[in-house]
Amino acid sequence: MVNTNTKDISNPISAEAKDKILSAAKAEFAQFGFEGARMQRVADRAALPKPNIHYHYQTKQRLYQAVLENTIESWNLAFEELDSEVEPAVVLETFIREKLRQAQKDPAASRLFANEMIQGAPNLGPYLHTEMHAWLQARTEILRRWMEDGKMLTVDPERLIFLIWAATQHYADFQVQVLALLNRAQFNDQVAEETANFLVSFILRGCGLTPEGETR
Amino acid sequence: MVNTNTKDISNPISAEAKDKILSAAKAEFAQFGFEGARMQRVADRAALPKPNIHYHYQTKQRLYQAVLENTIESWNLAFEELDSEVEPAVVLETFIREKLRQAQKDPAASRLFANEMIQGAPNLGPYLHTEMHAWLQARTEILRRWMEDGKMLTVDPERLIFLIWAATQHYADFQVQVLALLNRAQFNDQVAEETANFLVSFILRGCGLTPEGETR
DNA sequence: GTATTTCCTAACCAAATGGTCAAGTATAAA
DNA sequence: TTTATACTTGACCATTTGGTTAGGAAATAC
Repeated sequence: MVNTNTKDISNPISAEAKDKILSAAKAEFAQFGFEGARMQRVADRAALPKPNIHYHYQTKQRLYQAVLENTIESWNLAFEELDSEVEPAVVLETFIREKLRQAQKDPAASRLFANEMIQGAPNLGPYLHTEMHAWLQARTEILRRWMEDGKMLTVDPERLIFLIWAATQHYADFQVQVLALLNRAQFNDQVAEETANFLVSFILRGCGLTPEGETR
Repeated sequence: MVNTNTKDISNPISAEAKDKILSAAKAEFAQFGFEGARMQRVADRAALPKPNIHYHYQTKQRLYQAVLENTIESWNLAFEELDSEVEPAVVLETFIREKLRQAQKDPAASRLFANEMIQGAPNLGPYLHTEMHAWLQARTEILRRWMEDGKMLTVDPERLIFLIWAATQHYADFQVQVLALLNRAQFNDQVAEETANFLVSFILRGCGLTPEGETR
C-alpha cells in the first residue's frame, strides 16, 4: 500500500494482463464514452474477473486516463518530415494516407478521441493547449513557409489540418454510416484505397497541388 | 393506460413541459451518449422532477428515440434545390454554409448524431439504409449530372458529400479542440465566417469550381 | 526448502441508476 | 358544481453500478 508503483515498473507477469485490460477498456470507452462505459463489460471483454481490473488500475477514472495516454502517443505520426525539403504534395499525401490507415487499422483510437472531444475534453483539455497546440504550430509553420515560397496556394493552414483530420477520422468515427451509404459490408482495403485516392487528389487540388512530381 | 396517445396529440398544457424535457435530453444525450446519459441529469437540466420525465416519455429508450426523431428532421436542409439549373458553385456554397450555420447554432444536434454513429447506430441503422441512403442517392445523382455536363470536375460524389459533412460537423463535434488550437474563447460569428470562407473556397477548388459566377 | 511479494478471485457493500406509486393539483368538460 | 382527465411530485423500490475485502495461488527472493 505504501508503494504500489513497484509492480508497475516492468513486471513481466502482469504486463500481459494489463495489456489485455487496456485494449478491452479502449474498445469499451471508444464505444460508450467514459460515463457510458461499464467496468463489468471491460472485464468481460478482457475475459477477466472484475476485481483484476481494479487491482491493476484502481478506478475507472485511472483506467480511462491510462487508455488515453496509451492511445494519444500513436496519434499524429507521419507529417514529421519537416526539416527536409520534401515536396508539399508528397508530405500531404503521406499524411493523409497515414491518417486513413490508422482510421482503418484502429478505429477505436479515433472514436475514443472523438468521444473525449464531444464530451468537452474534460481530461485532454490541458493536452490540447500544450502538446497538441505545439504540434499544430510546428506543422502550420511548415505550411506557411511553403505558401510563402509559392510551393502551394495560400490557405488557412490550421483549417487545412482540421479538414484533413475531419475527413480522415470520419471514416473511423462514422464507419457505420459510410458503409451503409456506400452499400458495403466492411471497411476493407479496397474501400480504404478508393477513399485515400479521392482524399489525396481532392485535397491536393484544394491546395493547388498535383499528386505526383509534375510541378505546376 | 389503455390509450396514452391521447395526451400526445396536440395537448397544449403538456407541450411546454415536453419541449423542455426534449431539449434537456438532447443536450444530455449529445454530451454523454445513450448509456452515459442520466435521467436525473435530464430532469435537472429541465428543472423538473424526475417522474415528470417518465410520465411524458416512459423510458430512457423512448426519450432517446423521441430526441433522435425530433433532431433528425432538421438535418440536411439546403441542397434541396435540385430541379432548378442553379450553378453547382452556388448550390455547394449554400450547402456548406448552411451545414456550418447548423454546427454553430445547434452543436448538440451534431454531437447527438455523432454519438449514435460512434456507438454503431443501434437506433438509426434502418434510417441510414433507407431515408438517408435515398437522400444521398438523389444528391449524388445531381452531382453526377453536373460532372457529365462538364460543369464540375469528375470526383467520387458520395465521398465529396462525406467530406463536406465531416469538415463542417467537425466544428460542432470537436469544438473544444478547434477553439483550443485556434486560441479562441468561443465559436462566434467571426470564427464561423472565417471557417465558412475557407471551406467554401477550398472545397469548390477541389471540385474545379470558382466561388462566384466566373465560369472556368 | 521458507518467506515474501505479486497476482488472482469469489463474495460482498454502499451508492447510484432507471423506473414506479400513490396521493395530490390543476384543467376542462357536463 | 360536479366529474373526469391531464399533469405534477415526494417517497419509494429493485437492480446495477463502481469499488472493496479477505483469503488463496503463483512466482520470486532467500
